[in-house]
Amino acid sequence: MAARRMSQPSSTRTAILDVAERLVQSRGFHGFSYADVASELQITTAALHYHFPGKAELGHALVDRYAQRFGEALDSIGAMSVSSPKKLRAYADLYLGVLRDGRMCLCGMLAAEYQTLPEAMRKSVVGFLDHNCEWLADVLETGRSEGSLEFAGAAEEAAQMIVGALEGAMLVSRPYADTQHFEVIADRLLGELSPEASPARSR
Amino acid sequence: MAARRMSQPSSTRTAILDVAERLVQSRGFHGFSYADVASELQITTAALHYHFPGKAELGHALVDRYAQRFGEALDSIGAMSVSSPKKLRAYADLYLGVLRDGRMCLCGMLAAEYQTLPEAMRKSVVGFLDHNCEWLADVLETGRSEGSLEFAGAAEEAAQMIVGALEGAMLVSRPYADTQHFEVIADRLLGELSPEASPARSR
DNA sequence: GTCTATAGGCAGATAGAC
DNA sequence: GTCTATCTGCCTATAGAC
Repeated sequence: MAARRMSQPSSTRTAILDVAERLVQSRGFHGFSYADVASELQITTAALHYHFPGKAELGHALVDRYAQRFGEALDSIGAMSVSSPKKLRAYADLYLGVLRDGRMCLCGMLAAEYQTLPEAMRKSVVGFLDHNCEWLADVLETGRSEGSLEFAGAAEEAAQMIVGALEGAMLVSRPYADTQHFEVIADRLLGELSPEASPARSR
Repeated sequence: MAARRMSQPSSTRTAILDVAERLVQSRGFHGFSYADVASELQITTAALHYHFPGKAELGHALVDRYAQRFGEALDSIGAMSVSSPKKLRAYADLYLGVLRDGRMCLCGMLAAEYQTLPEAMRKSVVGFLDHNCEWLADVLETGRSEGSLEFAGAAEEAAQMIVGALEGAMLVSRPYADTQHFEVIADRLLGELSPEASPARSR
């Protein structure tokens, strides 16, 4: 938190990112406008253009900040001295927290809109997915070698499945406005990886 | 096919639906315009409005046709005299076919845009998901009672996971423009349900 | 940094001729 | 059924004052 003095990210800039982030996560990148953000912050769209020259730049800043935050959360979970299954659970809970806010994962949403995204944003979305898979593969591999996790084949492939399944679980849960839908899927998914716990709902 | 004489769906109407469907599946409901469809068919947007009063009506017709087609495909798979695991594989191959076309599942795409969708479309999207889950739950339950499938808990929950995981697999695969990504996930997912086949890639 | 004012474009939609 | 012409509104973006 001491790193806050240099390159002060002006509170307006941060406020813009916060509002825009929520709007993208709930309505999509093409589902919100500068006017939406501006009116919510009670400023004009011209002020927005001062902070972000165009929507593409705003979008890029959005993904990068999100990916960085998510990365920090992963580091934090990785540093915890708990079992690998518990780390997976903490990972799924990151998604759950987003969903409870009525949001989709930012990068999951952008993955849906991928074909219409500015090039810079595309790269960052892929980077986010890759990073998640790498982190998961590492946890999975460690868990397997310790005997706390059980799965067949390459850890990278299992990691891909988890990312896909959790993103998909969020996707199909939102129409039901009901986190239970997501929780059921996450529990099943994680339960299948843990040899000990058959009563998956043990948390 | 004999039912084609009554309520003739004019070839233009069908052509509009075909183009619009592809555009929604690749760009999203808010990622295409009447002008896009019109120019591709070399007609004017006014002609489109003759067939579909507004974008909401076009969208609704789109989902309903898609859901009906998908439903027919499910009926067709259900009527096949093959094992339950093979039916699941055929189900996953429906998704794969869509993905090979560079598309997202129409209703998966619309699930992402759910919050900005006209009410009528929302209902149909949920109906699509529900129908898929019911069909899958039936196949799963049958397979389990026959001993060809193995899974814990309620079939309805396992079905939810499969739908979510497959939709999510499509979602995260598209940025990689690579169906392998999807296939790996689908193979793992289905492999875990089949007690006999550990070499999941056996098709 | 934020404003007013405005440009320029594209969106969905309608009227009325053919 | 399809067209031309047109409307209104919203969108991203810019110029220039404060």
